[in-house]
Amino acid sequence: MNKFSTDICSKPAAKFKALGHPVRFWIAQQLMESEHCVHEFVELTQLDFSTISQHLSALKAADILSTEKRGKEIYYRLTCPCTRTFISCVNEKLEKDKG
Amino acid sequence: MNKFSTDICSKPAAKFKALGHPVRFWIAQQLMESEHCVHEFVELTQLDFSTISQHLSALKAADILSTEKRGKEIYYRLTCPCTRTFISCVNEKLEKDKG
DNA sequence: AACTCATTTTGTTATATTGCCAAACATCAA
DNA sequence: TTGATGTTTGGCAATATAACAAAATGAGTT
Repeated sequence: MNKFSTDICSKPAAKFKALGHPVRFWIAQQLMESEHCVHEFVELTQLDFSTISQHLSALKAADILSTEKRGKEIYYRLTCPCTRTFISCVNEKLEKDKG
Repeated sequence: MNKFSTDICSKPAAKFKALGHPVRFWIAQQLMESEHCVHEFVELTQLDFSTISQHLSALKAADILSTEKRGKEIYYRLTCPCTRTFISCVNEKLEKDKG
């Protein structure tokens, strides 16, 4: 057991925090299958462009997402496969507990 | 792509949110190795007993932790192995990005 | 250069949450 | 009953938050 240190634990915790909001979780989940761009998220959430953009920024700041510009659009994707794995597991468990 | 629904996404997001605090992340991390009980966390964080207890409750409510009572003490452990896997991955990535 | 399109940033507001402690309460064992 | 181990409640101040609107950015096009 290590002594607790805010310095050390803040960064990793921030990654979880980033995914700890319904909209941001949903975004990450959509990106499990394939990359998408901002306006797609806007359509499916009915939220403001700027709101979605901020959620995406939060996820990017936490290094959950990466971006690539192609043509006029910016495509978002998951940075690390382990995110997908964990999301899958969380979903499976919730599904199991339901029934 | 599915339409966003707060109902559906709130529960899984709550799991992430639970781990989105430095102290709670640290607790989960300590439990990767082996189970522990409350007073151990109190010692190493210098936080109040009740504060730690509340953090533990939050993690338990999110089904991140399970408990078992043995003798006078209550032992906490990670509920699901996938949590350990994901934490490991997060830590490794942060370690890599540092250097 | 001017014009669009896609997205980001800024400003703001209101709301909700949060983390923490202290004190009271609960449980169990000896 | 006493002591040890946790939990719950009450309260508060601080912080964070999400969201929108509007302005700004940047890249590609004409």
